[in-house]
Amino acid sequence: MKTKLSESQEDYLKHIFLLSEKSDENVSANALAERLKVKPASVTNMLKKLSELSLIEYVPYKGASLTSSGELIALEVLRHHRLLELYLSEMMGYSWDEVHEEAEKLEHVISERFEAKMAEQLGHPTHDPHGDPIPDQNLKLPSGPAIYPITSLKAGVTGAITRVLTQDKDTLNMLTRLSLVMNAELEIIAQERNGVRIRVGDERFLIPLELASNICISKNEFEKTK
Amino acid sequence: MKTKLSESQEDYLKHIFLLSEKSDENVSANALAERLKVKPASVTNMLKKLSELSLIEYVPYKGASLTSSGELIALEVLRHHRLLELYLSEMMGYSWDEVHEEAEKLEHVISERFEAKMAEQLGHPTHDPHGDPIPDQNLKLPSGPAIYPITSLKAGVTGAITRVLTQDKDTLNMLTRLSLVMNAELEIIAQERNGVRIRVGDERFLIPLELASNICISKNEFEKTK
DNA sequence: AACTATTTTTAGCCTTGCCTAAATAATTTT
DNA sequence: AAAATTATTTAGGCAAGGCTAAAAATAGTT
Ligand SMILES: [Mn+2]
Ligand SMILES: [Mn+2]
Ligand SMILES: [Mn+2]
Ligand SMILES: [Mn+2]
Repeated sequence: MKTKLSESQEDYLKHIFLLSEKSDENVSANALAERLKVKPASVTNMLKKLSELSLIEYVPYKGASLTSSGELIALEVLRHHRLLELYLSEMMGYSWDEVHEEAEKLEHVISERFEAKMAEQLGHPTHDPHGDPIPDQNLKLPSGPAIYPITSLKAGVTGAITRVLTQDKDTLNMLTRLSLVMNAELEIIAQERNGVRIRVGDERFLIPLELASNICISKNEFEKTK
Repeated sequence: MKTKLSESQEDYLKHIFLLSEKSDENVSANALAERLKVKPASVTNMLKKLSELSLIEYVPYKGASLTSSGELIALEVLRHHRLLELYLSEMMGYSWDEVHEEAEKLEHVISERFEAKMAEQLGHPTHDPHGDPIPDQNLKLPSGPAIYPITSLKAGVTGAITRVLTQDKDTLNMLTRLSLVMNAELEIIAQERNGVRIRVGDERFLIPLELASNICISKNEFEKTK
């Protein structure tokens, strides 16, 4: 790994990693194009270059996957991103719907010194403001307690929100208004065709399916032992 | 001022500003090329573009100067840079020889929100770790007490270091080793052909001319009233 | 005033990362 | 299995921001 990568290259690797995490299969040019807001032809171009650099394995028409050195770079960028999000949130008074945008640009620009200083000041945290895991200094992802999207849980289950799988500003803002914030306690009232009915404090909501699938909780103790 | 400028464009404007500050004349292509570590031909190219955008006034063979809108952008970048330097120094434990490099990249990337948060946390400071003035929210440069390069002062004058006109890492590190840091008290012992002889605490140094011309002090009270 | 040396500009090229349009491969439907 | 649809790649271009080499303007010297 000789020369520093461009911002674009880093973003390609990061998003290949994130897409691989979800689907487990090779990442398609189309999926990447959509994520990166770029045309598929541009993706093909870049995949060839990254493949040339041995950062991905790329078989034309079959999609791409990270090599181990590509994965390290993706994890490094991810560590920057998530540390930045938490730093902005904890040390600079940003709310969780504001951090992503700023971190998206800063992640490519900060030094290793800056990364280390943030980690130190934050007490080497394991999760960002959305509950996303932060790779440690050795780029190992932390293994936390099991978490479940609320779409997958039975009525009666209670737990605290520990991860939200969206970075969309307006969605996050909406969740805040509904008190659906990190660590908020909620109860599954019922799974229905149009969504998940839940209780948060005294309030009840019917969360549309697509949104609900992005909200994850860790189940409460007495539930777990059952 | 429609669309956001590129990092390069911002750096050109910033350095045109800084060079204008020193010499008062139009900034030459050569001087800019040297500053920006770029060939003069590249500078000519960019000057034409910036001129097209009405950010500079450019007469071929005569150099360039900022228009008022160009100057505003330069001051904005400068504010970012100097706030960042101070933030890194005060809040993140960087030393004054480390801040410049990091700020150089971050200055183009942070949001106005980030700028405002830094200013707030730092108590709306007026000077960065090298004593360089920080433009305020309205991009006005603060007017401080008079400062003098130690090359311009008579023997016997004492004062505190209030500005250092270099960003060179190794030079700054050297100054630190000599206790020639911000606010350090020093006395001019003599102006000599090879430099300025000074006293700092119990120590005496002969500071080479070129270095000495970058060290500025504000004279002590009893000197001023004399 | 004529040379000489230095600056600056012009012209042409390169790389990066994106685009569109057209061609080709893969997948799905009938 | 053929046809139709969708996904992907190829080919050709474009804008930014560098570069080199050559031409032209300016400044300095005799
Ligand atoms: Mn990014
Ligand atoms: Mn996040
Ligand atoms: Mn810069
Ligand atoms: Mn400074």
